[in-house]
Amino acid sequence: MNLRAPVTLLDVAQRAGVSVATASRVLNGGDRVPRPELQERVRAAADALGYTPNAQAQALAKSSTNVVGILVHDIEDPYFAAIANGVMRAADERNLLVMLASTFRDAEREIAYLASLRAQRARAAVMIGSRRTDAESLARTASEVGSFLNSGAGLALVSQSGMPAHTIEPDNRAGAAELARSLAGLGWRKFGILGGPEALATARDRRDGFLAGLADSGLEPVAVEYGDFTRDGGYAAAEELLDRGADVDCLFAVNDVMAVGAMSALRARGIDVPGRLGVAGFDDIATLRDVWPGLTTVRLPLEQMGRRALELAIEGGEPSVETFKAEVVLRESTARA
Amino acid sequence: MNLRAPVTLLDVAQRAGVSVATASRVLNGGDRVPRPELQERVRAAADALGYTPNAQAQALAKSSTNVVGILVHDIEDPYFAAIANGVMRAADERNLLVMLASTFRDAEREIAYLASLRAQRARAAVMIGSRRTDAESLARTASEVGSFLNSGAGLALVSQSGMPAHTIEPDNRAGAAELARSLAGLGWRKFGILGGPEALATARDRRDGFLAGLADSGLEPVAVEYGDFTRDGGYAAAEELLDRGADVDCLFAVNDVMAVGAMSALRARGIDVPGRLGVAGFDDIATLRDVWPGLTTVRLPLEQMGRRALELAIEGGEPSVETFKAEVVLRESTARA
DNA sequence: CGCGTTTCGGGATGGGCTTTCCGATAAGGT
DNA sequence: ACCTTATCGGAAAGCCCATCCCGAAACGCG
Repeated sequence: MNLRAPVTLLDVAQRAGVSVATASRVLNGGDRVPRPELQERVRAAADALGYTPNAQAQALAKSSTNVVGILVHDIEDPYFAAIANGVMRAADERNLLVMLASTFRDAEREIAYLASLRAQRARAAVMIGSRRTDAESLARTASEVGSFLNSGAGLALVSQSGMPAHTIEPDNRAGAAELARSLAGLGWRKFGILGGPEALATARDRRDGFLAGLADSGLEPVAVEYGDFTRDGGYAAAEELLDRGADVDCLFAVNDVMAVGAMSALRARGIDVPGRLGVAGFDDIATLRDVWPGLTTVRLPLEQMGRRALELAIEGGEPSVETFKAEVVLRESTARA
Repeated sequence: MNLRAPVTLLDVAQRAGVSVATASRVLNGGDRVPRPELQERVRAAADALGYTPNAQAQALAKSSTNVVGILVHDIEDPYFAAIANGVMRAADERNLLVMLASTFRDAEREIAYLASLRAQRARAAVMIGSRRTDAESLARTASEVGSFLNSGAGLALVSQSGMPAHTIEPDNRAGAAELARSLAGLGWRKFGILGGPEALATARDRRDGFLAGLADSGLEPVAVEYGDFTRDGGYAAAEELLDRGADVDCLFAVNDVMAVGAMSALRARGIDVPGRLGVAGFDDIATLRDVWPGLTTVRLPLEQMGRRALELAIEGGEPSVETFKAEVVLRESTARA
């Protein structure tokens, strides 16, 4: 109502005829609660004046905030969006404010952002996304992670290990292995694998798990092709593999978006799925539930993982590792005639 | 390195043998720059100690922050993710930190969150998503918006009007009208419309635009069915419409996710698209690029819109309205045999 | 060589709030 | 009725930093 008048606690206190101490006690409901009558007066004054506490000042005074950070590679990627959503829901329940940043897969940005969070005295942070195994940036990240934890803030990582912080790990190997066995059980035999960047642990684990699952069934892949961890990466890898004339009957892409890209590549060439080629992915992204044929995949409880990550990050304590089970979901894209 | 030692600017100053004033001047590069030698010393001291400025204190001291807020209905919805992404990129370029919240379509949450941003003394905020026309919550939101602006922060709205703030408005009516004419041009005649909640301006505008476009072609819709603005809403509305036995040959859903839901409903009933029924959506969500048949839709420059929203929000100034043109994209889902 | 002027470092203040510590008052005990 | 305890409000000391302002030193010029 009043133009640009920063109402302070002092204003409220004066209007209510009490000291700032009392006003503060009333409004933040802290340790000691003043007499009801005073509470009344203070509260009345507060909203008569339209008082809004200055969160910065509060944070400074009690040297702690209610801000938590989330780092994702790319918020447009539904995989990250799903996990971030879980984190945000959990944060909302705890009345925490969320700072979110897309690192655009840039390690420098990631580090810089973590530093910003430290500067903000964030209470905790959740880092989502597969760690690249580039030794140098790994070391620098580890260092910043160290500083972050040292500052007293909590930290949890999703899908990345090797850092001295809480870790949420989807069971990529087991899930992929299970998928391989399921597909073999359906009768598929000649597998092509569309792998992600070798530097991404997640991509590697899923590939390795799949290989292990195939081995369990006495099989080995006909071809392996690598591409970006994205839709376009999947598209390109599938084309590449086809161009090489690989004799495959089923494709496994290490994540859903790649799988969907691959399906588009196949469609562009008039290759029927699953008639001539089966396709499977990993993650069970909700947004892709409606692609046709329905994508066989491995379901991860993404939102759950996000929730849990926040919990762990806030709790603090000794670094722990929690593994989330993955579950094979068979759909039309690998149905046998 | 040192455990839990909050190193302050004073520490740095002392170690460097200068005053805090000097240290501050060196480290934030402000107006006056101290002599090179001192700069050297200060900087050395700073990173020897692993100094991180306390953003809260800085904010308090200069009473301004580098935090901006984003409010979306649901970050998992790729529509919001795309716009938010644009905002975040623009923020990143300006070295601004982003606080993001999903309101889960709850007006109360939205208001509360806006208040939090105010408490944080956020420099600006971007609200994304269609305003509901419920008079009461509208009024309360307007009030909070007023307070927010009054606090000196900038604000921009995407896809919502009626607030005294900068507004980014996709040209829903024109786009939908154009789509209707295009579809009519292709030979479709008996249209069914899958509308969103009547309270959502965006949904209404698109429906009305489509109606207008049809009228231009001397047509009117055979049936109109309403559902949630979500995938499931589209699915349900399509089923409903079909159950009513409406004699349609083409479905227009007021957004892509609804359209995709509708396509799934059709598929479940063995209705061929576009053989027996054409389907069109709105937004041109990137993640849905790979659904098959490719979805005819109206493209919105979502990332652009997000970017621009942030710019406007930061610039401040008199409320303005910017309209972004929408562009019809014809794909296989409405191809005529 | 003296004066005015500019440059530059430091002391001190303030920004808004929380919290410790004190003193005062009311309640309780004998 | 007096002393002990608990109760409760207020004054003030921070929290960490930016910045205003002052004084001193360096510089320029006549």
